[in-house]
Amino acid sequence: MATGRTHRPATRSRGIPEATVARLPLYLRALTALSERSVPTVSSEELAAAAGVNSAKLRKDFSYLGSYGTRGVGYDVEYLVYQISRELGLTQDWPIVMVGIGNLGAALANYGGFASRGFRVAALIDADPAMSGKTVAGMQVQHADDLEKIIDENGVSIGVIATPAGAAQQVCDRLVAAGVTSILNFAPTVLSVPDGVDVRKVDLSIELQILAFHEQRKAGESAIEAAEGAVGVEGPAAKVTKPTANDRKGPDGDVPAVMPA
Amino acid sequence: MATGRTHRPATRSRGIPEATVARLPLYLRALTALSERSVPTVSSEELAAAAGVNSAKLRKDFSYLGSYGTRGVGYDVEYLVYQISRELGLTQDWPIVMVGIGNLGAALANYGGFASRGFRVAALIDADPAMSGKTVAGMQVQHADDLEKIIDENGVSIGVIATPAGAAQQVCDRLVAAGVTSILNFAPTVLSVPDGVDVRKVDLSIELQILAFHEQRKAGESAIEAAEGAVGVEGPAAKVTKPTANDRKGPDGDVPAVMPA
DNA sequence: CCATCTTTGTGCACGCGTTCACAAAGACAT
DNA sequence: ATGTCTTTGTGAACGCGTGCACAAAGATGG
Repeated sequence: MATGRTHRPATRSRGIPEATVARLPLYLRALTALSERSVPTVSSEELAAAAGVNSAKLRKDFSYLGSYGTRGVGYDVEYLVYQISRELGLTQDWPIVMVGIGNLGAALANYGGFASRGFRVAALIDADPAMSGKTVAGMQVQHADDLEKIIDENGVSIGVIATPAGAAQQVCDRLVAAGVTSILNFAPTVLSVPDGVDVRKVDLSIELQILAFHEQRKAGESAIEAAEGAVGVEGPAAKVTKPTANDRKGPDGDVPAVMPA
Repeated sequence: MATGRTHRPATRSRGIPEATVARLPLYLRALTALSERSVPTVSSEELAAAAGVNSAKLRKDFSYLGSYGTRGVGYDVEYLVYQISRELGLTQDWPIVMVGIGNLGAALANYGGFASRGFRVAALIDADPAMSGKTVAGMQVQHADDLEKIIDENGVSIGVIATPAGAAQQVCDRLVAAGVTSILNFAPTVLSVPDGVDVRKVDLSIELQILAFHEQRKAGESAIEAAEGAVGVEGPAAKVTKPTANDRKGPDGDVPAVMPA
């Protein structure tokens, strides 16, 4: 296995736990809202409520950054906004490229949440020649042929992939080869990247499936004896015509143990 | 007769860890791809590689579902597809409503990943009267006034919120009041919901900020690394270097104690 | 200056998730 | 049938994240 172990190595050499890093943007958003309302200070309790977390967790998170609070008073909002922004690296400008300007890509390009915080869409890239030159979100879409040049000229280190699944790995490889070291992947596929490259993925379908699981569980609790798998899915499910229930006792709706040959 | 498969459900199906549930869709996708290529069986090692996880983790995940593998052979692809689909509740139809048909909402409506797995977009809803009646993704957008009626008539229990942040909580409240018990939130805000309602959030801005953090760290470390010697970079084959990230002490002398008045 | 009150920062314990390592189970060849 | 080989399923150890509970720190009032 040459390219085997490529998952995020949990590089936590700088003491801040990954879970904390993931919450910092949440705190930052709540703090920004307070700042816009000119609130001078905020207690861990108030801020935690605004961010939807436990106050002890919030205090511990902040403790990784340093002692920025004042006992008996709370945290200075402006100061904390600055500290978190700096810690997250948002005090600098991050040019990003977006590859794959389909429905989703175009929506992302129009999404204001990017530009609002240090991120700047440097280029929109698509492989379809018909897209080249079209204007999306006020920018001209460029052809994928120029990907390497665009990344180099703009000093891009963060790429967003919104292509179909089939093209994602190829695009990813080119991005990485061109110098991109962080990738936000919207394509429903697992990307493999070399060490040192971070990948985060956003998968709409997966989120829905997780919700469906819990939804089913909730439904099953109220009506245990309700219908089982009504009509099956394709293929194998249809084969399960006769239960021939072996053992598998399933008070909660467990099903036939029909192992296809 | 009996094929001698006397597997015991040692663990209750209730007890599936959340982390495992979150990975099931990943396995399902990999298995579906194998199924389409008519691959009959797959080992935990192969499937784990395809899903981008550790093989031991995959086996443990599957063990929560039951003993569906055959030692010495692996897992029957079709059978496993069915079992995971059933566990996730994808063998039934899930009507969903999408509220907020802006750029993002429209893109989501067009996204094929929903319909592909048991999810059916029952209605597109927007508060803007100018949107009502417009056709998006082959459906007519309906006005928010009819939200409760739509949910009731279609038996919707899953809602997707893609409104601006300011409207999200209000929409959420109405969805919940109308009977929705699972919400996928794309609005950059913290939703508060009563017990029994599941909320998952997808926040594009947050994902980018997390990437920026790691990106900044990489940029800062490469400078230190150059002067100090390789740290954290994976060695050739043997573990020559001893991580022991215990002795990290303040190389963080860059904290300007500028407390704004 | 002292007492009191508020809120932070954190030591500690606990539970969950991950990973290792191996015995058990079954396929397959002889 | 017996032995060998492959792969699963899982016990156990470990590390991370979370939340409790409290001492320390500083503000505030008298």
